[in-house]
Amino acid sequence: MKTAKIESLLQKSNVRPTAMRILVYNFLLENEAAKSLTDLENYFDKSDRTTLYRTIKTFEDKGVVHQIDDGTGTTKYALCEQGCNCQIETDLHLHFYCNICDETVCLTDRKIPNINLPDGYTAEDANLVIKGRCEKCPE
Amino acid sequence: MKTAKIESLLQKSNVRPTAMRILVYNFLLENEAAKSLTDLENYFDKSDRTTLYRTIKTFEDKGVVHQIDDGTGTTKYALCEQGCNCQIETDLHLHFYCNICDETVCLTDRKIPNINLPDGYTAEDANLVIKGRCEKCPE
DNA sequence: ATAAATCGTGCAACAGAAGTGCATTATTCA
DNA sequence: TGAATAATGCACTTCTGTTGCACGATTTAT
Repeated sequence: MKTAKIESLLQKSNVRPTAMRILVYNFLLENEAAKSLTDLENYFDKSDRTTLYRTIKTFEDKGVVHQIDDGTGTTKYALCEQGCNCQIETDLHLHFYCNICDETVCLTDRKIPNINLPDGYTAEDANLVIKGRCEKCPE
Repeated sequence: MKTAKIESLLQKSNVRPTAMRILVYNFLLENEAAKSLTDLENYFDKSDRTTLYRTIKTFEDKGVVHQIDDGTGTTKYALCEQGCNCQIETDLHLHFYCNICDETVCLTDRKIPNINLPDGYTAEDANLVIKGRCEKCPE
């Protein structure tokens, strides 16, 4: 994607498009799998950890990326779909973690099914992670 | 529950019932909510962190407790039901995290629904956490 | 019953991820 | 241009999880 395009996308989300932010956005865009802060740190080894940390925090606050807790212990991030509203419960898609290649992907078209909770319980949010073998890791 | 009863339960799981282990088991038994290592550490402030860590690891290896990743970033543990086999996919129940009281409970009778994955994906494990308001935290 | 082997416990130290404070640099706006 | 605001980089801290090693307790074999 062209830099100018990313710039305007960031601006639309009220994120000032600095050089670093455009690079990070592009990195997330080019990778199907969700990336952790450490992944970013390793890739952008010239940049500071804190900058990357705050970049991703800003993205998250402004709805550019969403957090993924895939059970590995390290939080990962993936770009939100255009028009996605990750806060809305009905938009909650599930995530798939591959035990073989250690990558996590969004299955944006698979929503978390409705769960019938016991009396007195109210659902506000949900997180579903399926672990197994992904399409890229044949047996 | 009587100490003798806990002793025999531990022995049945091939865990030698030391004083510490019986205390930890009892603590988990008396608390409906799942507990973290830090919770144990705070409660048993005379005991060492490592001992508690290894106690819970032993329990986990022997199928006495199961791990819960509730998305808070800290792993919690809860006693397995009698006869529960947490490894078996069909036995996977869901967990509920209360945003108000910050406690996590097993909803053992609610199983994770079957998910239809895209072609090429194989499920081996799953984790579903619902977040919201629990029965003890009325509005 | 005693010695050898094994297991449990406690201390110290480490690793990785996440987060904060502060100074410096860059950018925007009046 | 200059003041205000935002972004970046460095150092440091905290929290959770984990390992190595030594000592003490318990079990097992003789």
